[in-house]
Order: sequence, then structure tokens, then C-alpha cells
Amino acid sequence: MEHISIGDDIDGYDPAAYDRPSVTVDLVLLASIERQLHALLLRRDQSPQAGCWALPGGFVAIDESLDAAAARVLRDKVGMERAHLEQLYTFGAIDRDPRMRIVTVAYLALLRPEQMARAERAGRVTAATLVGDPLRACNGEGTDLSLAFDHRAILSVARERLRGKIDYSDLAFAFLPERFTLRALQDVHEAVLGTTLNKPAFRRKMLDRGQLVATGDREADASHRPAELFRVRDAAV
Amino acid sequence: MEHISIGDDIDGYDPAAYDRPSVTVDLVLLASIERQLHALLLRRDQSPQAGCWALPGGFVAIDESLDAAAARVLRDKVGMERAHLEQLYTFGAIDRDPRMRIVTVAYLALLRPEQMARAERAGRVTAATLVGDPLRACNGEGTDLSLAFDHRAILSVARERLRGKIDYSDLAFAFLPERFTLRALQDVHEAVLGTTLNKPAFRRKMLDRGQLVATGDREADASHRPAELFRVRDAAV
DNA sequence: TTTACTTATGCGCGCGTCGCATCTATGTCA
DNA sequence: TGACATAGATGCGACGCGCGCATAAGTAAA
Repeated sequence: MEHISIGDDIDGYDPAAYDRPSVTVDLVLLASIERQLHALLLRRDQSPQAGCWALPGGFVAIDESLDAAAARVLRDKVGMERAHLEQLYTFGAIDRDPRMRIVTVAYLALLRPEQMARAERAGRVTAATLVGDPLRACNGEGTDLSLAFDHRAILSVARERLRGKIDYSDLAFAFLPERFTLRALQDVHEAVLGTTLNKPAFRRKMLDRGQLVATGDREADASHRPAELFRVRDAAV
Repeated sequence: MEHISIGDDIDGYDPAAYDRPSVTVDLVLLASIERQLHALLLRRDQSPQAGCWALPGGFVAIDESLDAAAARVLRDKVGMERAHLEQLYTFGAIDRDPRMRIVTVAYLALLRPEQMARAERAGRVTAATLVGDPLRACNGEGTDLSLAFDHRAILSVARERLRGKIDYSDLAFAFLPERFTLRALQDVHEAVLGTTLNKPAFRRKMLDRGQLVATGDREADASHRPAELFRVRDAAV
């Protein structure tokens, strides 16, 4: 084993000479349901942090890109084929995992309500509601869930990222089916921002943006006047 | 060596059992000089990509956080003690480095002009101008520099990040000395955005924000009416 | 069929922001 | 002392956006 300082240049560096961090990806899977943000979590049954809730994650293989690893975890651990995936932030504190040194690249995955419901029915993950500031994760009964490792911080960063991007990007549409009402779009914005918005102003802003196309059809199930269904102009999402 | 699939849970995983990516940090060191963005680059003298220009970087040690690694590279490779450091994005394509599989966490470091000049005088790094869209790196004579690996993509992401954040964060002040004129602040914004801005509107917006404090002093060297010097209210930056 | 209720949709007012043009102030330099 | 360059202030107009209100369009109950 050569003696090359870790501070030396990459050129001439022997990758086997030094211990290196492991690299994982963790997925923050979010959906907007009933004007609230929900995240999919796994209940840990092993030590450490048994009984705590964790984000789905997995190691990055040597022959696999970060994006590919995120897609694989989405497929294998959540049972989902496609979703709006976007890199969020990389967490690399020394003691963030007590078992070994792990650097994790967090990804954000935005789901439609039926995707989240289907993943939950598959039984490997459970949806939790994200509320409050600072962020808490609650189950259906409203009791707080304790989160494993630094996953509460990861969820907080995810929510902050959403809040910062929602009103100038088209990421809100990733939470919605292909055809949706303006009310549903506003619900997504309110769930992400945690506030209420002015309806006529929201309506105008969205329509003036030129990104929405009216389909002429209307929602079917409503017990009131049915709203018009829109879709996104480009094949965004 | 046990046979645990890379897709298995982290629990019960032997970190020595599989090849893992190496983790590095790369630093995008930027300054705003004469209404243009400049970046500090290292000229590679070894294969691969000898003669190309690269970002300063280094491996992340096993007992070192990502932020600490970035600070260490800043100190050891650039000779700089303190700077506004902020994580940018993590690049993990399989073939981004031909020597080995490397996942790199890119950091953004914002420098004041005299910091960049001092680092350049130290002789290890050279400043290049970032111009155009898509981004190009030019030397003093205006000829393009060829960048190593995926470092052009990293620089592009850095510039995009700056453009997205400059008008709602206080990152512009990291480019400026403690006391500065409104004209200098506007120059920073124009360098980052690559556009020209309206002077009275910019002035009003900045002053109305309540973040600036007038010092009462004025710049000294001007061959015209000297502008007032301001500073940031909080010890931001 | 009528009536009450709920929600969608459209219209108009007012405020604050921002771009633009213009004017004044204050320094240097010939 | 006057030309010149830039700082700094002010006023006008367009536009975005919050907000209230009127109206339309459905359902459900009487």
C-alpha cells in the first residue's frame, strides 16, 4: 500500500489504498393529497434505529450512475416504474449513519396520488403526512413518527426545494394526472407552500402563463358544478 | 466475501464486499470582475486530458465531512483560508473520469476580486472568464480553453445556480468587499445574469429591501462624483 | 319543478413594483 | 471656470397581483 496523502492529486492515486466513504441514494417520494404533502417511508425493523422510519435507499453500484441508482431503488424498493426524479442534495456528515461512513445523494421523486396509493398497497412503504415548521412526519392518526438518521433534515430540504421552485418551474404538474382542474393545481401549490392562495389570482396567473391547454371536458364525479379539465401544453413532467 | 446483492438493504451489508465509487469534491471558484464572471482553473500537466483546464478538487477522506473536504481543498490547493462555500450538485456519471469511477460533489465558492487576484498570484491556479451561452471559458486573450472531464457542465450548473438565486438571496455580497457602492453591487448582478439592469430600479429595489446600511463615507479614487459606500446589515456572507 | 347550496368563472378596482426618461448634484481635469 | 462623467433622485406609465363581487352552472333536497 503506497503512502499517498489523501490531499494529493487524483492523478497517481491508488483507489484501493485508502478507506473511502460508501455512496448511497435516498429517495424522498412525495405526493400532494387533500392539500397536504405526503412522503413514503419504510419502517426499520433492525438496529440501529429500529422502529424509526426511513427513506427508501440503496447503494450506488460501481457501474451505475447516480440517476440510474435512484431509478433502480424506485423500482426495487418501492415497486414503481417511472416518476419525476430530480437530484436534491448530498448529505455527507461523518456520523450521519452509525454503521459506517456513508455519503448519500438524496433524490426527489414527485408522485401522483394514485401512484402513492398503489405503492402503499404494495405494502413495503407507508405514507406519512408532512406538517408544521420545523417539519414533522405524522401517521394517519396524527401522531408524530420518529425518523431515522438524518432523514428529517433530508425531508426538510426536500420541502424547501419544492417551495422555492414551485412557482417558476413546472414541477407542480408532476403531482397531477394528465388532466386536472385548476382547483387541483391550486391544491398542489397550497400543499407545498403550506398556505392558502387567492383563487382568481391563481387562476389568472396559470392561464396567462400559456402553459395550460383547456380540454373542453369537465370533471365527472363532482357534487357541484364540475370544473374544466386542463392539461400541460408540452409533454413536460 | 459474502454474496449480498448491491440492491439489498444497508443493514447487514459488508462495505468491503463490493467495489464502490470514490468520492471527491470539486470547487467552482468564482469572482465578478469588470462585469464578467471569472473562475479559477488548474492546468492539467498529466494524462488524461493533459493541457486541459480543470477545477481544483480532491478526495473526501473517510473521517472528513463533505464540507470539511471542500474547505481543505480550498486551503491546500488554492491557498485560501475562508470563502463563501455552498454545495452545488453531485456528478456521478459512470465514465465522467476515465481513470476510475468517481462521484464528485461540486461546491461553489464565491470570492472577492482581491481574493481571486491573490490566489492567482500564488501561481497554482489561473483565472478564466466565463462567457456566452452555452458557457465557454476564455483566457485573457479571449481564446477558448478546453476543459477537462465534465467540468464544463459543472461550471454551467454553477452559473445557472447563481442566476437562479442572486435576486432573492444575499449571495451577491460574497463577491464584494465589506464596503461597496451600489454600482459595484449592480455590476455583480450584471456579471452573473449576463445582462444589463436598469439603474434606478435596481437602486430602489436594493434600498427598499432594508438589507443595506449607508456608511456615510464615499469612494475615494473616482474621477467623478464619488458614490456612497454601503455595507450589509447582518454579518451575512 | 322549484329552491337552496356549492363551486366555477369572469370583471373591475387598487396597490405596489419596475422600466424608462429626465433632472440635479458633485467630483475631476483641462 | 467650464466641460465632462457618474451618482443619486423623481415622476410617469405599464403591468402583475391581491381582493371583492357578480354571475354561471351544476347537484341535492323540498
